[in-house]
Amino acid sequence: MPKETYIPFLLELFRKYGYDGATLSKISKATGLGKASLYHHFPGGKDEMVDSVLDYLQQWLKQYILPSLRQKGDYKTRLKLMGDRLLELYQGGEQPCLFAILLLGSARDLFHERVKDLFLVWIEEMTQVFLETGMDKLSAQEKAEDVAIAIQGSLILSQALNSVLPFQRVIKQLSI
Amino acid sequence: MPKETYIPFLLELFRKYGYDGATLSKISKATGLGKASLYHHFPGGKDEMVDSVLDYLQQWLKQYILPSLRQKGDYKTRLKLMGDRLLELYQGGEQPCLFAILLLGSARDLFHERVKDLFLVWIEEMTQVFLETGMDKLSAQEKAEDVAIAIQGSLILSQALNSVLPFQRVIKQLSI
DNA sequence: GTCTATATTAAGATAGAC
DNA sequence: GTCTATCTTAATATAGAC
Repeated sequence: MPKETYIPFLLELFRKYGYDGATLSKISKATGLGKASLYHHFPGGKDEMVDSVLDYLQQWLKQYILPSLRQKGDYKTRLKLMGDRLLELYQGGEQPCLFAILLLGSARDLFHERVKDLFLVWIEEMTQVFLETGMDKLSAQEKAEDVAIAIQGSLILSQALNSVLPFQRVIKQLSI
Repeated sequence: MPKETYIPFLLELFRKYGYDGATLSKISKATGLGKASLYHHFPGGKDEMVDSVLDYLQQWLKQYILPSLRQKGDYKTRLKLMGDRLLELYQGGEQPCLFAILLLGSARDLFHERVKDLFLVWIEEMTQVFLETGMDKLSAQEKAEDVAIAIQGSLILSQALNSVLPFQRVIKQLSI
């Protein structure tokens, strides 16, 4: 099977166990591939697996998240569309954010630059949305950061409380 | 030396590397203790080390964070006092939150219950503050959760962007 | 309370057949 | 593209002397 087949499994495992916790044994069991086969698809080992998952998420961002912010309509409508996409991505708040996992884990240094860039692209796009409402540049950027903060924070709180309510409330309030 | 001596080192290491990444070798080097000595102080190994750090943070919460919310003054004054404490705890936004690290790492199941309780106590205390402004119960609780969300989210964003500005801005806005 | 030395296990990774 | 078998390293953990 082509290696793209295994990306969703890898995403699930890294989300569930983190970089260190997602061992090759777990990955082998989850994908049904032996360790040697995993190295055939990902010669760079786990690092390359994470990189491939980040490729996938980057693609997701460009294909689903950013376009939702470029739709016709006022800014609340567009944020609502983005919220719908984020509800999918995080399965309603059940799943944590892989970016946060990588930022807070032992492999931080390996992936920090990529994660930072993904945040910057996302925030820049939201900044444009707020700029079009007539805000000045700084306010628009802070507003965009506030959205990112609320989403990341609510995902953490949803994990902490074992409840999707914090995340879902934040998503709802995007369009209020 | 009594084992309390080593708690700050452990906190620093778990924050920096996460549960898996903070290996006994690193802990040994950072504390200056041999591995066997670490097991003398913490017979339960790393799990007990984390538990001891959580004891320390729970103590910190009860001794510094919660009392700041019970001071005289309006709610903004009290939130500002809490913000000052959080600036210390997270070193102005340089340091990530150990609770988030544990929630997103491989040892999630081991420590989830304790972390959840700490969040609940903190949020409950903030809810009381907002209740005293005349809010209804639900609004006060959501306001309290929003503060927790903003703090957690801004710590993530500060890590992502390698800038303390998101965290510091959130702390400032507590009293606005 | 700290050490040296060691046991045990599991991790990441590779060789080479099919 | 997948496998079995194996290598190497590093992790957690313990025994027993000082």
